[in-house]
Amino acid sequence: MAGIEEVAKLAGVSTATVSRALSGRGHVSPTSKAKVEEAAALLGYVVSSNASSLASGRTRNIGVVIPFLNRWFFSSVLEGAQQALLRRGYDLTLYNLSGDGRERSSVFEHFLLRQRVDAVIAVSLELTEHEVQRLHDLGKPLVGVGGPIPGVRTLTIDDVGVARLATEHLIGLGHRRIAHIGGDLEFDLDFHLPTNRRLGYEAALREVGVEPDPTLFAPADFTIRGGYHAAKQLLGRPHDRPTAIFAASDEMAIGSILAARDLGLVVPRDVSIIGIDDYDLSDFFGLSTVAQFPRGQGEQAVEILMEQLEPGPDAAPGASMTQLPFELRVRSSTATPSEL
Amino acid sequence: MAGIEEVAKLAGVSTATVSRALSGRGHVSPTSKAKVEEAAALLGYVVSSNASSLASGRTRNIGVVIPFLNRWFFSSVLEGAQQALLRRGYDLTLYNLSGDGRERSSVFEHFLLRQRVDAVIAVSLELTEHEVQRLHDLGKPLVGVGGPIPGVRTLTIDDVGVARLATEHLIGLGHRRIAHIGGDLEFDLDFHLPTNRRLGYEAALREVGVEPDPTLFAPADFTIRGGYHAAKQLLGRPHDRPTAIFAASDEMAIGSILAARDLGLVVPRDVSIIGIDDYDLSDFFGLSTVAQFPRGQGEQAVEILMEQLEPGPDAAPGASMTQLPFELRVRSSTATPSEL
DNA sequence: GTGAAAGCGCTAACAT
DNA sequence: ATGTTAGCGCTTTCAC
Repeated sequence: MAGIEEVAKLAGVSTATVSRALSGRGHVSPTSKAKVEEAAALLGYVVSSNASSLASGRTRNIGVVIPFLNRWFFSSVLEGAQQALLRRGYDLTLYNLSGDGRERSSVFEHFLLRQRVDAVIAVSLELTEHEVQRLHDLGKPLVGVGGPIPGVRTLTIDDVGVARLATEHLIGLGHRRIAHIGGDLEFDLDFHLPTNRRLGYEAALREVGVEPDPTLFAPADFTIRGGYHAAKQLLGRPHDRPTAIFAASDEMAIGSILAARDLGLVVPRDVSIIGIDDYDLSDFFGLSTVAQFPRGQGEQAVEILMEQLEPGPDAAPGASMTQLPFELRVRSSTATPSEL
Repeated sequence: MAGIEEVAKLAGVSTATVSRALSGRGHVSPTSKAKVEEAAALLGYVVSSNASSLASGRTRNIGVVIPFLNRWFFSSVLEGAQQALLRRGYDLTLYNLSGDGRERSSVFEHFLLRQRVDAVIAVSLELTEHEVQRLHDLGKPLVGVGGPIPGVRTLTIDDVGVARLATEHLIGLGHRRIAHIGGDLEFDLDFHLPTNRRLGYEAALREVGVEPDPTLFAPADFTIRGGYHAAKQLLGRPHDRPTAIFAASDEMAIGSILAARDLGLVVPRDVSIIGIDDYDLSDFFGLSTVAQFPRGQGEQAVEILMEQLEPGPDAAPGASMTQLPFELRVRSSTATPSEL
């Protein structure tokens, strides 16, 4: 490995100039800059991130703490963040907390404190005050995606609004007996999304004078399998079968489509189904849904951090809670109820 | 942030002893060790990874280069590697190459060279000789998962054997007209798995005197959607419909199940279907499959690297190509053909 | 077993 | 715009 000194010698300048030319900080004449770049390329020189970090206090590395890797939302956020970081020359260090609680505490008590990251992105994680404090004390910016973290800038869709939109779509088609498959309590612990989506659903119903029927609510775990079982219960009842199901995620909605098929029901003739996400398979199943854009959320989280780490001239302050885009996508799983 | 000096002062020893006590390298009396640990805990001291890396040349960080994040196999490998690393106090820096080719070259020409990682795990990536050479020159150990990299220790299942086993299961049930959904050419570029699985399928057929029928092969892209379309072609033919399908992945097999249903065929009465992987939804769909264990592959990759980075007393050399476990799991998607 | 001190390879004052 | 130089916070000889 060539060092900065060799580059300096070859370029005929001092190490300071090499550092400045390569990092873009401080003024360097175009001539020396060109010479330095040529010398660096010739020698295959790459700054040692450790030496640079130690001297400058900046690591050009962002930590991402995330509870799952194998779920669409999470891997999409991660992908978006990774791509945005790579573009800016940043590394991404991953902390996946899918194991037990010990992992979580060791990450916060140990890993994040060893000065390896400049900032942290927490995905769908409700951090404790203590955890937030630790990072704050270190002066590490923190941004959340998908979960409200008190006192921290967080990116999240308007779950109430999204759910309301989905439900209103069904109502607009003429449905009134609309069931809801939401999250079970366990899921509500770490991010209140299930509760919020249920609230949006209920609000939309009340707006048209329908009192939400608690027997039309079924909890599940956000998977296809969970949605399948929940929908079987909802659709299997001999009387008063709902004419539509609003599932809080596309995976549960797809489970519902499969359950309907197994019960001999035709979607959307016998039952309309809508979800939230627009994930991989939604289009394949013709599922109507409200799309959200987790890749973009990951990218945006990076942009927010970059503004704080490397403030540009156009430093906009930014609210502490940003609303993200979502979009109704009507496909073939929703239609007017056939009784009408 | 407390520094090593403060810990030394509080413990009444020198910084050298603190370093030795905390890192476990070199001999320290139990007494001083205890004192150091107590002082460190009291001050909330955590070694600065940059200073430590710069001085020692070790980063305690592993780079993982991976082409996808949103697919079962890849996220599982990543999860396994992450967990194994966390346990050992290592960080994991992620390089996801899902974007275009520019990302790939910048990762290899830049990111991996800045001394941020001690070693690299390459998942399902066929590295060029040049890329391997770069890492080798830096003295960075490299291990592959899921793709054969010339000259590099690689973990991979015996794709030929797995495919043979799946096919033999169908043959054992009495099937002879067995179709195969494999990878298309594009997929074969980066890892020869599709070709190998096809070879295993053909070998199993020939063993019982059946010449593989090229019209019973359909290429797809390893997704549910792709498997669905491929299976429709295979099962839609009016004459000589295959009595069984062997898909090179569970996702394609599940697509086949859905296609069969849409054609009015009952699985396994009218057609048996088997896949490879045993992924998330396979059990839900009652899919017979040959399970592989990507989490374990990620963990094992870490173990191999650890042996090289921190050789223990029981340093086993290890072959340059390790065979991994796989296992037939018979569920309800395979049965004897009904003609018999 | 322990301490003193010389770096690890850069960056950022400060000086010019 | 560029050079000089003192650290960044730790690890590791080397000497005791």
